[in-house]
Amino acid sequence: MKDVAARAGVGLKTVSRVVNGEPGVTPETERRVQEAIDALGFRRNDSARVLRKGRTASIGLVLEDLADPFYGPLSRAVEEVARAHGALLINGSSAEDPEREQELVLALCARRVDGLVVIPAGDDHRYLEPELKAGVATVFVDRPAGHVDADVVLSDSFGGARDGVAHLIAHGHRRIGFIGDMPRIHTAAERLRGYRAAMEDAGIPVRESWMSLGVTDPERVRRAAEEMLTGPDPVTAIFTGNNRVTVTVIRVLAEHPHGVALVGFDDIELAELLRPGLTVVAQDAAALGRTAAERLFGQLDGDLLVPERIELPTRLIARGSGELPPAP
Amino acid sequence: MKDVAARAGVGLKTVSRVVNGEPGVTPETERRVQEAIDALGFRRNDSARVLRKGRTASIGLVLEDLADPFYGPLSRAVEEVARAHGALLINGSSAEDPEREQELVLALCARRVDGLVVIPAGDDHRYLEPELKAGVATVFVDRPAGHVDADVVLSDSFGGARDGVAHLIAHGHRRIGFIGDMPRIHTAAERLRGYRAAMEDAGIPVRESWMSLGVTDPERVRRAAEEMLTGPDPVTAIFTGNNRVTVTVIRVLAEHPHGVALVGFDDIELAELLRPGLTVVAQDAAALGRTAAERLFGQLDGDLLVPERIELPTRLIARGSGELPPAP
DNA sequence: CTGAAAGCGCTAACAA
DNA sequence: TTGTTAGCGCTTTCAG
Repeated sequence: MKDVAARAGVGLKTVSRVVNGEPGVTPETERRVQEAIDALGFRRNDSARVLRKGRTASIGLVLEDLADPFYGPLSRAVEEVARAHGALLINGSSAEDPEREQELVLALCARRVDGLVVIPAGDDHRYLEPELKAGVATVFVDRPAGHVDADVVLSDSFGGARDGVAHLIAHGHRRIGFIGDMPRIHTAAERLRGYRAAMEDAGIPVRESWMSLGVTDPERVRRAAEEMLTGPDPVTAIFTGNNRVTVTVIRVLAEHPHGVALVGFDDIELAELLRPGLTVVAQDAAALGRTAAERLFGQLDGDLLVPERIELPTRLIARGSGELPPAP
Repeated sequence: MKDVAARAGVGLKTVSRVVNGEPGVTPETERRVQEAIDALGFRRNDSARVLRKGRTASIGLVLEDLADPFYGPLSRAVEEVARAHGALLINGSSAEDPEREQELVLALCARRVDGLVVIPAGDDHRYLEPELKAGVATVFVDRPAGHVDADVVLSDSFGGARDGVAHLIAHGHRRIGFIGDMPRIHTAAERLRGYRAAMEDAGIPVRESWMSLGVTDPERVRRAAEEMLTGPDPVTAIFTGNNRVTVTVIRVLAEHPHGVALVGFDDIELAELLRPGLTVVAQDAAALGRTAAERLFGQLDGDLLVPERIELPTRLIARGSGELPPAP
């Protein structure tokens, strides 16, 4: 910038004015400055600008895994809102590791992002307190924060799971299995609670062997499904707790001789073309991201100062697999 | 930091040393400084650090759409490599709009990212020349850059498409349709070229009505597929140019009475459970991202100074839809 | 309308 | 081992 000023034969501030489109510069002067800018290939250094102005016009998004088809659309939705507010998006995957989550969040804070959208991996976010006090806008999505008072945007995991399981019960099932993610994950616990509630509402006692929570890698899920299908009191239907689990269970059921009913949490592309079509409890990942990001910028604009908990509804989509009658 | 120094009763530089884990500080002093840091909830301002050091330890990734299942894994792979090098990832979606791509890239440069991974939307990247000269490491992925000399990492679109179409020909098809993305997109053009090459190798003259290039929104693709299937000289097989097109064509074929063969570029989750299973030419999105990111950090480390063009192989996976015989 | 000077928070270079 | 000084590139303030 100094070089530009020298070359154009003007003061530093004048260049700054031109670069930022501020008023108060003669067209003639502006032309000279612009010429120097082009000649020198100058581009403003935003780091310096940030240092001076305080705001970085960037927000951070910490999620579990960018490669998961659930988070892609969520991330894109956050990005679109950020873009509308002139901000860039920095994102990182926690890989469901609380330490890595904290590391990422703090790295983002060190860069002075204006705000943070976090899908928590851990369940204690007191490490964020200094940042919150320092004014970093923060919204938690998909799962609530632990031990801090902040905005949260969730899907109705409990209600969704309850409806899904009730749907299976309505189609005659009584021996229904539940396979979900690790119990420390809020959504997994809530969905299990929904399962229990639906069973209880129908007066069906639940067997321990019908429930399986744990990591969602294919081997574990496959084993869990097979045990439910072949053990004593074999299930005639399965409710799966998220898209990763659902995909694996679909594969297991494809190899299984009897028509086992299935309802999955989260929608899956091409679900309608499977045989049978996959019945799901769908949540709107994009809406989750959009809502969270809008709250975030609300905070930044000075409105929305009281932390709120927003719960988005889920939608049951019947496509066949959830309407299969119990096998004899 | 000044405050911390004051509170700990030490000089500024000593605090800097503690914060950065530099040697040359008495344990006792370090303890006092650490105490002050905790008490004040201090955290280093990386913007200032960047301003001083020149490097931001962040890289930018510009892609088409983070919500596309092809780009999620690619993005995650770039992130992992960045993480291994202690860098954060800023990413943005160009929505296949060259202007938006440029806008994003320049915004990233203004923030002085150390490097850039770009999946080009436009075909002229001369706007990047000043940045390249200024030392911003850059790697293009999935499509080559226009009019600038830089690293490129690609899949073998031409060879993959040629193999896929040859596969259909080997199964007896002669009237084969091609539906792809806009012709200005390099991968789309290359895949069309592969299609033509396979047809020519087999001595099959190609009809104009068998080829359709354009936006990949479902309506356009659906119309294109239906025209090929019902027009004069109806096709008995279709080759689709990317995952978005494939998904729509699968839906169209599901409604179609005759068994039309299909081979798609890009793999799709659960493709093996469709009826028939989907035959694809798979490319490895994660490998694409990983390779690109590794080249990027190679540039930053001072090796790998000569721009190179790396082409990754594709793999044909036969699952049924591509082995269907021509309908009578 | 324009410019000089101060300073954002940090680190490099040097001095004590 | 520790502290002082200068300055990264920009914006703010205030004077011309």
